[in-house]
Amino acid sequence: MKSYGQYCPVARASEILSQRWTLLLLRDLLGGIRRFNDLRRGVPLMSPSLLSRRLKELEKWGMVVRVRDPRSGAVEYHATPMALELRPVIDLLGAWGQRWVRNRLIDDELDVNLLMWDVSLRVDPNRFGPGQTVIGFEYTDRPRLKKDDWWVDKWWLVMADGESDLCLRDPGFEVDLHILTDLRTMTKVWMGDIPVRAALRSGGIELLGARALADSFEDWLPLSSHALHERPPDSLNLERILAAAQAGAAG
Amino acid sequence: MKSYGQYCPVARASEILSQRWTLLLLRDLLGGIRRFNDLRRGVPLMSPSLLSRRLKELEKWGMVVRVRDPRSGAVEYHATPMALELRPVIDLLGAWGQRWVRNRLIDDELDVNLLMWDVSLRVDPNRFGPGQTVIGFEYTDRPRLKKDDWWVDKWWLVMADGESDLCLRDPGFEVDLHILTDLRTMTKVWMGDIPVRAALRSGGIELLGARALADSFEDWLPLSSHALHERPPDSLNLERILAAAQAGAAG
DNA sequence: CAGTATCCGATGCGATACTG
DNA sequence: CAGTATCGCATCGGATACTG
Repeated sequence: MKSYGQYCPVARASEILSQRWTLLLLRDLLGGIRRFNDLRRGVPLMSPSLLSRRLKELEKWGMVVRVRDPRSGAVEYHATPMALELRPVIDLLGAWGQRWVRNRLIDDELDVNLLMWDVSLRVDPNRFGPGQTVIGFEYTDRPRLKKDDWWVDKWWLVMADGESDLCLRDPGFEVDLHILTDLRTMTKVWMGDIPVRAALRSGGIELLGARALADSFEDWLPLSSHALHERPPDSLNLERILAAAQAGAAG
Repeated sequence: MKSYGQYCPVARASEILSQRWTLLLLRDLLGGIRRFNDLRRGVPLMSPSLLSRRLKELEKWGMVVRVRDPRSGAVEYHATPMALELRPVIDLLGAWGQRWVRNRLIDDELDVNLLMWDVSLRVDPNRFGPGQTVIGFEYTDRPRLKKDDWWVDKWWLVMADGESDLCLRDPGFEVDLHILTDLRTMTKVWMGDIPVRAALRSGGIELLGARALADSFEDWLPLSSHALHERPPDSLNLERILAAAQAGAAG
Protein backbone atom coordinates (compact mmCIF):
# COMPACT_ATOMS: atom_id res chain seq x y z
CA MET A 1 0.00 0.00 0.00
CA LYS A 2 1.46 3.30 -1.06
CA SER A 3 2.03 6.10 1.42
CA TYR A 4 -0.21 9.13 1.47
CA GLY A 5 2.91 11.27 1.30
CA GLN A 6 1.80 13.50 4.16
CA TYR A 7 3.42 14.46 7.44
CA CYS A 8 -0.06 14.81 8.96
CA PRO A 9 -0.46 12.34 11.83
CA VAL A 10 -3.99 11.50 10.75
CA ALA A 11 -2.53 10.32 7.47
CA ARG A 12 0.20 8.38 9.21
CA ALA A 13 -2.24 6.71 11.54
CA SER A 14 -4.53 5.89 8.63
CA GLU A 15 -1.76 4.22 6.72
CA ILE A 16 -1.47 1.70 9.50
CA LEU A 17 -5.04 1.36 10.64
CA SER A 18 -6.93 1.56 7.37
CA GLN A 19 -5.53 -1.75 6.21
CA ARG A 20 -8.33 -4.20 5.71
CA TRP A 21 -9.12 -6.21 8.90
CA THR A 22 -6.57 -4.35 11.00
CA LEU A 23 -9.05 -2.44 13.13
CA LEU A 24 -11.03 -5.59 13.77
CA LEU A 25 -7.91 -7.41 14.88
CA LEU A 26 -7.06 -4.58 17.23
CA ARG A 27 -10.60 -4.66 18.56
CA ASP A 28 -10.10 -8.30 19.50
CA LEU A 29 -6.54 -7.89 20.75
CA LEU A 30 -7.68 -5.09 23.04
CA GLY A 31 -10.45 -7.38 24.16
CA GLY A 32 -7.84 -9.75 25.47
CA ILE A 33 -7.82 -12.29 22.66
CA ARG A 34 -4.29 -13.62 22.30
CA ARG A 35 -4.26 -16.93 20.48
CA PHE A 36 -4.12 -17.28 16.74
CA ASN A 37 -7.14 -19.49 16.48
CA ASP A 38 -9.13 -17.36 18.85
CA LEU A 39 -8.35 -14.35 16.72
CA ARG A 40 -9.58 -16.34 13.74
CA ARG A 41 -12.94 -16.80 15.38
CA GLY A 42 -13.37 -13.06 15.58
CA VAL A 43 -12.75 -12.59 11.86
CA PRO A 44 -14.15 -15.74 10.28
CA LEU A 45 -14.07 -14.32 6.77
CA MET A 46 -10.36 -13.56 6.94
CA SER A 47 -8.00 -16.13 5.53
CA PRO A 48 -5.38 -17.51 7.92
CA SER A 49 -2.54 -16.45 5.67
CA LEU A 50 -3.73 -12.88 5.68
CA LEU A 51 -4.20 -12.99 9.43
CA SER A 52 -0.65 -14.17 9.77
CA ARG A 53 0.56 -11.33 7.57
CA ARG A 54 -1.39 -8.72 9.49
CA LEU A 55 -0.02 -9.94 12.78
CA LYS A 56 3.49 -9.63 11.43
CA GLU A 57 2.74 -6.10 10.28
CA LEU A 58 1.33 -5.17 13.66
CA GLU A 59 4.45 -6.60 15.22
CA LYS A 60 6.62 -4.60 12.86
CA TRP A 61 4.77 -1.43 13.84
CA GLY A 62 5.24 -2.24 17.50
CA MET A 63 1.59 -2.79 18.32
CA VAL A 64 1.88 -6.46 19.07
CA VAL A 65 4.48 -8.69 20.59
CA ARG A 66 4.58 -12.37 19.83
CA VAL A 67 5.45 -14.28 22.96
CA ARG A 68 5.51 -17.90 23.93
CA ASP A 69 3.74 -18.82 27.11
CA PRO A 70 6.47 -20.37 29.29
CA ARG A 71 4.05 -22.93 30.77
CA SER A 72 2.09 -24.23 27.86
CA GLY A 73 4.57 -23.24 25.16
CA ALA A 74 1.65 -21.79 23.22
CA VAL A 75 2.15 -18.76 21.01
CA GLU A 76 0.42 -15.60 22.15
CA TYR A 77 0.01 -12.14 20.71
CA HIS A 78 -0.02 -9.34 23.23
CA ALA A 79 -1.08 -5.79 22.61
CA THR A 80 1.62 -3.23 23.42
CA PRO A 81 1.03 0.21 24.95
CA MET A 82 0.93 1.62 21.43
CA ALA A 83 -2.03 -0.60 20.67
CA LEU A 84 -3.65 -0.19 24.06
CA GLU A 85 -3.81 3.54 23.56
CA LEU A 86 -6.08 2.95 20.60
CA ARG A 87 -8.84 1.87 22.92
CA PRO A 88 -10.57 5.25 23.02
CA VAL A 89 -10.35 5.49 19.24
CA ILE A 90 -11.90 2.09 18.73
CA ASP A 91 -14.53 2.69 21.38
CA LEU A 92 -15.54 5.95 19.78
CA LEU A 93 -15.52 4.36 16.38
CA GLY A 94 -17.84 1.64 17.62
CA ALA A 95 -20.11 4.18 19.26
CA TRP A 96 -20.24 6.16 16.04
CA GLY A 97 -20.98 3.05 14.02
CA GLN A 98 -23.70 1.98 16.40
CA ARG A 99 -25.21 5.44 16.24
CA TRP A 100 -25.11 6.06 12.52
CA VAL A 101 -24.82 2.76 10.72
CA ARG A 102 -27.28 0.82 12.81
CA ASN A 103 -30.41 1.31 10.77
CA ARG A 104 -30.44 -1.99 9.03
CA LEU A 105 -29.47 -5.41 10.31
CA ILE A 106 -28.29 -7.00 7.13
CA ASP A 107 -28.80 -10.72 6.70
CA ASP A 108 -25.24 -11.13 5.50
CA GLU A 109 -24.07 -9.82 8.82
CA LEU A 110 -25.95 -12.35 10.88
CA ASP A 111 -23.50 -14.97 12.04
CA VAL A 112 -24.45 -17.36 14.75
CA ASN A 113 -20.90 -18.50 15.42
CA LEU A 114 -19.73 -14.93 15.86
CA LEU A 115 -22.68 -14.14 18.09
CA MET A 116 -22.16 -17.13 20.34
CA TRP A 117 -18.45 -16.43 20.52
CA ASP A 118 -19.17 -12.87 21.59
CA VAL A 119 -21.66 -14.03 24.19
CA SER A 120 -19.23 -16.55 25.60
CA LEU A 121 -16.58 -13.85 25.90
CA ARG A 122 -18.80 -11.37 27.66
CA VAL A 123 -20.81 -13.57 29.96
CA ASP A 124 -19.66 -13.39 33.57
CA PRO A 125 -19.20 -16.95 34.80
CA ASN A 126 -19.02 -15.78 38.40
CA ARG A 127 -22.66 -14.77 38.49
CA PHE A 128 -23.86 -18.35 38.65
CA GLY A 129 -22.82 -19.44 42.08
CA PRO A 130 -20.52 -22.34 42.84
CA GLY A 131 -20.60 -25.53 40.85
CA GLN A 132 -21.28 -25.87 37.19
CA THR A 133 -23.97 -24.16 35.17
CA VAL A 134 -24.88 -25.17 31.64
CA ILE A 135 -26.93 -22.99 29.31
CA GLY A 136 -28.20 -24.51 26.11
CA PHE A 137 -28.90 -22.29 23.10
CA GLU A 138 -31.15 -23.52 20.37
CA TYR A 139 -31.80 -21.55 17.22
CA THR A 140 -35.22 -22.51 16.01
CA ASP A 141 -34.72 -20.89 12.63
CA ARG A 142 -31.89 -23.22 11.74
CA PRO A 143 -32.38 -26.79 10.56
CA ARG A 144 -32.15 -29.50 13.15
CA LEU A 145 -29.28 -31.17 11.40
CA LYS A 146 -25.99 -32.62 12.37
CA LYS A 147 -23.15 -31.41 10.22
CA ASP A 148 -19.95 -33.34 10.55
CA ASP A 149 -20.13 -34.00 14.22
CA TRP A 150 -22.24 -31.24 15.69
CA TRP A 151 -25.68 -29.76 15.50
CA VAL A 152 -25.93 -26.63 13.42
CA ASP A 153 -28.63 -25.17 15.67
CA LYS A 154 -27.34 -25.92 19.15
CA TRP A 155 -24.71 -24.43 21.40
CA TRP A 156 -23.79 -25.03 24.99
CA LEU A 157 -22.31 -22.53 27.38
CA VAL A 158 -20.61 -24.26 30.27
CA MET A 159 -19.66 -22.13 33.24
CA ALA A 160 -17.52 -23.45 36.03
CA ASP A 161 -14.59 -22.36 38.18
CA GLY A 162 -14.89 -18.78 36.96
CA GLU A 163 -14.49 -19.81 33.35
CA SER A 164 -16.92 -20.11 30.52
CA ASP A 165 -16.60 -22.53 27.66
CA LEU A 166 -18.51 -22.51 24.43
CA CYS A 167 -19.22 -25.98 23.13
CA LEU A 168 -20.35 -26.92 19.66
CA ARG A 169 -21.06 -30.50 20.65
CA ASP A 170 -23.21 -31.74 23.46
CA PRO A 171 -20.88 -31.80 26.46
CA GLY A 172 -23.10 -34.43 28.03
CA PHE A 173 -23.88 -32.42 31.14
CA GLU A 174 -27.37 -31.71 32.27
CA VAL A 175 -28.61 -28.42 30.87
CA ASP A 176 -29.81 -26.01 33.53
CA LEU A 177 -31.54 -23.59 31.18
CA HIS A 178 -32.63 -23.95 27.59
CA ILE A 179 -32.84 -20.82 25.48
CA LEU A 180 -34.93 -21.04 22.35
CA THR A 181 -34.68 -18.16 19.95
CA ASP A 182 -33.89 -17.20 16.37
CA LEU A 183 -30.73 -15.62 15.10
CA ARG A 184 -32.21 -12.29 14.09
CA THR A 185 -33.99 -11.75 17.38
CA MET A 186 -31.02 -12.80 19.45
CA THR A 187 -28.68 -10.56 17.48
CA LYS A 188 -31.02 -7.60 17.85
CA VAL A 189 -31.27 -8.19 21.56
CA TRP A 190 -27.49 -8.50 21.75
CA MET A 191 -27.05 -5.19 19.95
CA GLY A 192 -29.60 -3.39 22.07
CA ASP A 193 -32.14 -3.00 19.31
CA ILE A 194 -34.74 -5.01 21.22
CA PRO A 195 -35.07 -4.93 25.01
CA VAL A 196 -34.68 -8.32 26.62
CA ARG A 197 -38.10 -8.07 28.19
CA ALA A 198 -39.75 -7.33 24.90
CA ALA A 199 -38.16 -10.38 23.33
CA LEU A 200 -39.34 -12.54 26.21
CA ARG A 201 -42.84 -11.14 26.08
CA SER A 202 -43.17 -11.56 22.34
CA GLY A 203 -41.83 -15.09 22.45
CA GLY A 204 -38.78 -14.18 20.38
CA ILE A 205 -36.82 -15.72 23.22
CA GLU A 206 -38.18 -18.63 25.21
CA LEU A 207 -36.66 -19.97 28.40
CA LEU A 208 -37.09 -23.49 29.70
CA GLY A 209 -35.54 -24.93 32.82
CA ALA A 210 -34.34 -23.70 36.17
CA ARG A 211 -36.72 -21.07 37.41
CA ALA A 212 -34.05 -19.04 39.17
CA LEU A 213 -31.95 -18.79 36.01
CA ALA A 214 -34.92 -17.86 33.90
CA ASP A 215 -36.09 -15.20 36.33
CA SER A 216 -32.68 -13.57 36.45
CA PHE A 217 -32.12 -13.90 32.72
CA GLU A 218 -32.22 -10.16 32.13
CA ASP A 219 -29.53 -9.70 34.76
CA TRP A 220 -26.97 -12.24 33.66
CA LEU A 221 -27.41 -12.19 29.89
CA PRO A 222 -24.60 -9.97 28.66
CA LEU A 223 -25.16 -7.54 25.81
CA SER A 224 -22.73 -6.18 23.30
CA SER A 225 -20.57 -3.40 24.69
CA HIS A 226 -22.20 -1.16 22.08
CA ALA A 227 -25.77 -2.02 23.02
CA LEU A 228 -26.37 1.06 25.11
CA HIS A 229 -25.27 3.68 22.62
CA GLU A 230 -28.03 5.96 21.50
CA ARG A 231 -29.33 6.58 18.07
CA PRO A 232 -29.05 10.13 16.78
CA PRO A 233 -32.02 12.31 17.67
CA ASP A 234 -34.55 12.71 14.94
CA SER A 235 -33.60 16.36 14.64
CA LEU A 236 -30.35 15.21 13.03
CA ASN A 237 -32.05 12.99 10.51
CA LEU A 238 -30.65 13.98 7.16
CA GLU A 239 -33.83 13.54 5.18
CA ARG A 240 -35.59 15.76 7.69
CA ILE A 241 -32.93 18.42 7.45
CA LEU A 242 -33.04 18.44 3.69
CA ALA A 243 -36.81 18.45 3.59
CA ALA A 244 -36.94 21.33 6.03
CA ALA A 245 -34.35 23.26 4.05
CA GLN A 246 -36.33 22.75 0.89
CA ALA A 247 -39.56 23.78 2.54
CA GLY A 248 -37.81 26.86 3.86
CA ALA A 249 -36.43 27.74 0.45
CA ALA A 250 -39.84 27.26 -1.13
CA GLY A 251 -41.70 29.26 1.49
CA MET B 1 -14.79 -3.77 -1.28
CA LYS B 2 -16.39 -6.79 0.29
CA SER B 3 -18.19 -6.56 3.58
CA TYR B 4 -16.65 -7.90 6.76
CA GLY B 5 -19.86 -9.82 7.33
CA GLN B 6 -20.18 -8.69 10.93
CA TYR B 7 -22.93 -6.93 12.84
CA CYS B 8 -20.24 -5.35 15.06
CA PRO B 9 -20.38 -1.56 14.74
CA VAL B 10 -16.61 -1.32 14.66
CA ALA B 11 -16.68 -3.47 11.55
CA ARG B 12 -19.46 -1.42 10.03
CA ALA B 13 -17.67 1.83 10.71
CA SER B 14 -14.44 0.42 9.32
CA GLU B 15 -16.10 -0.60 6.10
CA ILE B 16 -16.86 3.03 5.45
CA LEU B 17 -13.87 4.75 6.95
CA SER B 18 -11.05 2.40 6.03
CA GLN B 19 -11.41 3.18 2.36
CA ARG B 20 -8.22 4.71 1.09
CA TRP B 21 -8.20 8.53 1.43
CA THR B 22 -11.58 8.66 3.14
CA LEU B 23 -10.31 9.65 6.57
CA LEU B 24 -8.14 12.35 5.07
CA LEU B 25 -11.09 13.75 3.18
CA LEU B 26 -13.15 13.81 6.34
CA ARG B 27 -10.30 15.51 8.14
CA ASP B 28 -10.44 18.31 5.59
CA LEU B 29 -14.22 18.44 5.39
CA LEU B 30 -14.40 18.78 9.16
CA GLY B 31 -11.81 21.49 8.85
CA GLY B 32 -14.26 23.48 6.81
CA ILE B 33 -12.91 22.75 3.32
CA ARG B 34 -15.84 22.65 0.94
CA ARG B 35 -14.71 23.14 -2.63
CA PHE B 36 -13.56 20.37 -4.89
CA ASN B 37 -10.27 22.00 -5.78
CA ASP B 38 -9.57 22.97 -2.20
CA LEU B 39 -10.10 19.37 -1.20
CA ARG B 40 -7.64 18.41 -3.90
CA ARG B 41 -4.98 20.56 -2.30
CA GLY B 42 -5.29 18.59 0.89
CA VAL B 43 -4.72 15.27 -0.87
CA PRO B 44 -2.35 16.13 -3.72
CA LEU B 45 -1.51 12.49 -4.46
CA MET B 46 -5.14 11.55 -4.98
CA SER B 47 -6.43 11.54 -8.53
CA PRO B 48 -9.43 13.78 -9.22
CA SER B 49 -11.49 10.90 -10.50
CA LEU B 50 -11.00 9.00 -7.29
CA LEU B 51 -11.77 12.11 -5.27
CA SER B 52 -14.99 12.45 -7.20
CA ARG B 53 -15.87 8.84 -6.49
CA ARG B 54 -15.13 9.13 -2.80
CA LEU B 55 -17.28 12.23 -2.49
CA LYS B 56 -20.16 10.38 -4.10
CA GLU B 57 -19.68 7.52 -1.67
CA LEU B 58 -19.65 9.88 1.27
CA GLU B 59 -22.82 11.44 -0.07
CA LYS B 60 -24.41 8.02 -0.43
CA TRP B 61 -23.55 7.24 3.19
CA GLY B 62 -25.05 10.52 4.30
CA MET B 63 -21.84 12.11 5.49
CA VAL B 64 -21.72 14.84 2.87
CA VAL B 65 -24.28 16.90 1.05
CA ARG B 66 -23.49 18.42 -2.28
CA VAL B 67 -24.98 21.88 -2.45
CA ARG B 68 -24.76 24.78 -4.83
CA ASP B 69 -23.98 28.12 -3.33
CA PRO B 70 -26.96 30.31 -4.29
CA ARG B 71 -24.76 33.39 -4.77
CA SER B 72 -21.78 32.16 -6.68
CA GLY B 73 -23.38 29.05 -8.10
CA ALA B 74 -20.28 27.17 -7.02
CA VAL B 75 -20.53 23.55 -5.93
CA GLU B 76 -19.83 22.89 -2.27
CA TYR B 77 -19.56 19.78 -0.13
CA HIS B 78 -20.86 20.13 3.39
CA ALA B 79 -20.26 17.73 6.23
CA THR B 80 -23.47 16.40 7.78
CA PRO B 81 -24.02 15.69 11.47
CA MET B 82 -23.02 12.10 10.80
CA ALA B 83 -19.64 13.31 9.63
CA LEU B 84 -19.31 16.03 12.24
CA GLU B 85 -19.64 13.47 14.97
CA LEU B 86 -16.45 11.85 13.73
CA ARG B 87 -14.47 14.79 14.97
CA PRO B 88 -13.49 13.17 18.27
CA VAL B 89 -12.48 10.02 16.43
CA ILE B 90 -10.28 11.89 13.99
CA ASP B 91 -8.82 14.08 16.70
CA LEU B 92 -7.91 11.07 18.79
CA LEU B 93 -6.54 9.32 15.76
CA GLY B 94 -4.31 12.29 15.02
CA ALA B 95 -3.19 12.48 18.61
CA TRP B 96 -2.34 8.80 18.56
CA GLY B 97 -0.46 9.15 15.29
CA GLN B 98 1.46 12.13 16.57
CA ARG B 99 2.31 10.23 19.72
CA TRP B 100 3.35 6.91 18.26
CA VAL B 101 4.26 7.36 14.62
CA ARG B 102 6.17 10.59 14.98
CA ASN B 103 9.66 9.21 15.34
CA ARG B 104 10.79 9.77 11.81
CA LEU B 105 10.08 12.66 9.47
CA ILE B 106 10.31 10.88 6.18
CA ASP B 107 11.56 12.83 3.20
CA ASP B 108 8.71 11.52 1.08
CA GLU B 109 6.32 13.16 3.45
CA LEU B 110 7.82 16.60 3.14
CA ASP B 111 5.60 18.63 0.87
CA VAL B 112 5.99 22.35 0.70
CA ASN B 113 2.67 22.93 -1.01
CA LEU B 114 0.84 20.99 1.64
CA LEU B 115 2.71 22.80 4.38
CA MET B 116 2.00 26.26 3.02
CA TRP B 117 -1.64 25.34 2.44
CA ASP B 118 -1.93 24.21 6.05
CA VAL B 119 -0.26 27.37 7.29
CA SER B 120 -2.57 29.56 5.24
CA LEU B 121 -5.58 27.74 6.65
CA ARG B 122 -4.53 28.06 10.25
CA VAL B 123 -3.04 31.53 10.37
CA ASP B 124 -5.32 34.07 11.99
CA PRO B 125 -5.54 37.07 9.66
CA ASN B 126 -7.08 39.20 12.39
CA ARG B 127 -3.91 39.28 14.45
CA PHE B 128 -2.24 41.73 12.10
CA GLY B 129 -4.18 44.90 12.66
CA PRO B 130 -6.07 46.81 9.99
CA GLY B 131 -4.75 47.16 6.49
CA GLN B 132 -2.86 44.57 4.55
CA THR B 133 0.01 42.42 5.73
CA VAL B 134 2.18 40.39 3.41
CA ILE B 135 4.49 37.63 4.59
CA GLY B 136 6.98 36.18 2.16
CA PHE B 137 8.22 32.63 2.58
CA GLU B 138 11.42 31.57 0.92
CA TYR B 139 12.73 28.03 1.06
CA THR B 140 16.47 28.21 0.79
CA ASP B 141 16.82 24.50 0.16
CA ARG B 142 14.88 24.67 -3.07
CA PRO B 143 16.32 25.91 -6.37
CA ARG B 144 15.75 29.54 -7.24
CA LEU B 145 13.93 28.62 -10.39
CA LYS B 146 10.80 29.69 -12.12
CA LYS B 147 8.64 26.79 -13.17
CA ASP B 148 5.92 27.65 -15.61
CA ASP B 149 5.00 30.98 -14.17
CA TRP B 150 6.03 30.87 -10.53
CA TRP B 151 9.02 30.45 -8.34
CA VAL B 152 9.41 27.02 -6.85
CA ASP B 153 10.90 28.38 -3.65
CA LYS B 154 8.70 31.38 -2.87
CA TRP B 155 5.23 31.82 -1.38
CA TRP B 156 3.32 34.87 -0.30
CA LEU B 157 0.74 35.01 2.43
CA VAL B 158 -1.50 38.04 1.99
CA MET B 159 -3.71 38.97 4.92
CA ALA B 160 -6.40 41.61 4.59
CA ASP B 161 -10.01 42.13 5.63
CA GLY B 162 -9.94 39.14 7.92
CA GLU B 163 -8.96 36.81 5.11
CA SER B 164 -5.72 35.16 4.20
CA ASP B 165 -4.66 34.27 0.70
CA LEU B 166 -1.83 32.04 -0.33
CA CYS B 167 -0.15 33.20 -3.51
CA LEU B 168 2.18 31.17 -5.68
CA ARG B 169 3.15 34.17 -7.77
CA ASP B 170 4.45 37.47 -6.60
CA PRO B 171 1.31 39.48 -5.87
CA GLY B 172 3.30 42.65 -6.39
CA PHE B 173 2.67 44.07 -2.94
CA GLU B 174 5.42 45.15 -0.64
CA VAL B 175 6.45 42.32 1.65
CA ASP B 176 6.29 43.20 5.35
CA LEU B 177 8.25 40.23 6.60
CA HIS B 178 10.52 37.79 4.82
CA ILE B 179 10.86 34.30 6.26
CA LEU B 180 13.88 32.31 5.15
CA THR B 181 13.94 28.68 6.10
CA ASP B 182 14.22 25.16 4.74
CA LEU B 183 11.43 22.67 4.31
CA ARG B 184 12.56 20.17 6.89
CA THR B 185 13.05 22.75 9.60
CA MET B 186 9.78 24.50 8.87
CA THR B 187 7.88 21.22 8.85
CA LYS B 188 9.42 20.17 12.14
CA VAL B 189 8.53 23.49 13.69
CA TRP B 190 5.03 23.17 12.31
CA MET B 191 4.63 19.73 13.84
CA GLY B 192 5.98 20.79 17.19
CA ASP B 193 9.18 18.79 16.92
CA ILE B 194 11.32 21.94 17.17
CA PRO B 195 10.36 24.93 19.31
CA VAL B 196 10.06 28.15 17.33
CA ARG B 197 12.69 29.81 19.47
CA ALA B 198 15.18 27.06 18.89
CA ALA B 199 14.74 27.36 15.14
CA LEU B 200 15.25 31.10 15.31
CA ARG B 201 18.30 30.76 17.49
CA SER B 202 19.91 28.11 15.34
CA GLY B 203 19.22 30.04 12.18
CA GLY B 204 16.93 27.37 10.80
CA ILE B 205 14.42 30.17 10.44
CA GLU B 206 15.55 33.71 9.60
CA LEU B 207 13.32 36.75 9.70
CA LEU B 208 13.89 39.92 7.71
CA GLY B 209 11.67 42.98 7.69
CA ALA B 210 9.25 44.72 10.00
CA ARG B 211 10.60 44.55 13.52
CA ALA B 212 7.18 44.28 15.14
CA LEU B 213 6.23 41.29 13.04
CA ALA B 214 9.54 39.58 13.65
CA ASP B 215 9.36 40.12 17.39
CA SER B 216 5.87 38.68 17.62
CA PHE B 217 6.64 35.82 15.24
CA GLU B 218 6.28 33.17 17.90
CA ASP B 219 2.85 34.52 18.75
CA TRP B 220 1.27 34.71 15.36
CA LEU B 221 2.89 31.78 13.58
CA PRO B 222 0.31 29.01 13.78
CA LEU B 223 1.34 25.44 14.40
CA SER B 224 -0.34 22.22 13.39
CA SER B 225 -3.26 21.32 15.59
CA HIS B 226 -1.26 18.22 16.54
CA ALA B 227 1.88 20.07 17.52
CA LEU B 228 1.22 20.00 21.23
CA HIS B 229 0.58 16.31 21.65
CA GLU B 230 3.10 14.57 23.78
CA ARG B 231 5.35 11.69 22.92
CA PRO B 232 4.91 8.55 24.97
CA PRO B 233 7.00 8.50 28.13
CA ASP B 234 10.18 6.53 27.87
CA SER B 235 8.76 3.99 30.27
CA LEU B 236 6.47 2.84 27.46
CA ASN B 237 9.26 2.42 24.97
CA LEU B 238 8.88 -1.05 23.56
CA GLU B 239 12.58 -1.81 23.24
CA ARG B 240 13.03 -0.81 26.85
CA ILE B 241 10.18 -3.01 27.97
CA LEU B 242 11.49 -5.99 26.09
CA ALA B 243 15.05 -5.42 27.27
CA ALA B 244 13.86 -5.17 30.86
CA ALA B 245 11.80 -8.33 30.53
CA GLN B 246 14.77 -10.17 29.13
CA ALA B 247 17.07 -8.91 31.85
CA GLY B 248 14.48 -9.97 34.41
CA ALA B 249 14.18 -13.41 32.90
CA ALA B 250 17.94 -13.80 32.81
CA GLY B 251 18.43 -12.66 36.37
C1' DC C 1 -13.52 25.64 -12.15
C1' DA C 2 -15.42 21.10 -11.38
C1' DG C 3 -15.37 17.46 -12.57
C1' DT C 4 -15.84 12.75 -16.12
C1' DA C 5 -14.15 8.96 -19.21
C1' DT C 6 -11.14 5.57 -20.20
C1' DC C 7 -7.46 2.58 -19.75
C1' DC C 8 -4.39 -0.36 -17.70
C1' DG C 9 -1.22 -2.05 -14.28
C1' DA C 10 -0.06 -3.45 -9.68
C1' DT C 11 -1.35 -6.06 -5.90
C1' DG C 12 -4.28 -6.96 -2.24
C1' DC C 13 -6.75 -10.49 -1.01
C1' DG C 14 -9.39 -14.82 -1.01
C1' DA C 15 -9.29 -19.86 -1.74
C1' DT C 16 -7.23 -23.92 -1.13
C1' DA C 17 -4.00 -27.05 0.20
C1' DC C 18 -0.33 -28.31 2.92
C1' DT C 19 3.10 -28.81 7.19
C1' DG C 20 5.70 -29.48 11.80
C1' DC D 1 -2.74 -26.00 17.10
C1' DA D 2 -0.40 -22.48 14.52
C1' DG D 3 0.56 -21.29 10.96
C1' DT D 4 2.91 -21.28 5.48
C1' DA D 5 2.91 -21.81 0.35
C1' DT D 6 1.03 -21.09 -3.83
C1' DC D 7 -2.08 -19.37 -7.27
C1' DG D 8 -4.87 -16.40 -9.71
C1' DC D 9 -8.50 -13.20 -10.07
C1' DA D 10 -10.78 -9.14 -9.13
C1' DT D 11 -10.57 -4.56 -8.37
C1' DC D 12 -8.71 -0.71 -6.60
C1' DG D 13 -6.72 3.11 -7.83
C1' DG D 14 -3.23 5.95 -10.51
C1' DA D 15 -2.36 8.40 -14.95
C1' DT D 16 -3.86 10.91 -18.55
C1' DA D 17 -6.83 13.24 -21.35
C1' DC D 18 -10.95 15.44 -22.09
C1' DT D 19 -15.42 18.47 -21.29
C1' DG D 20 -19.22 21.97 -20.21
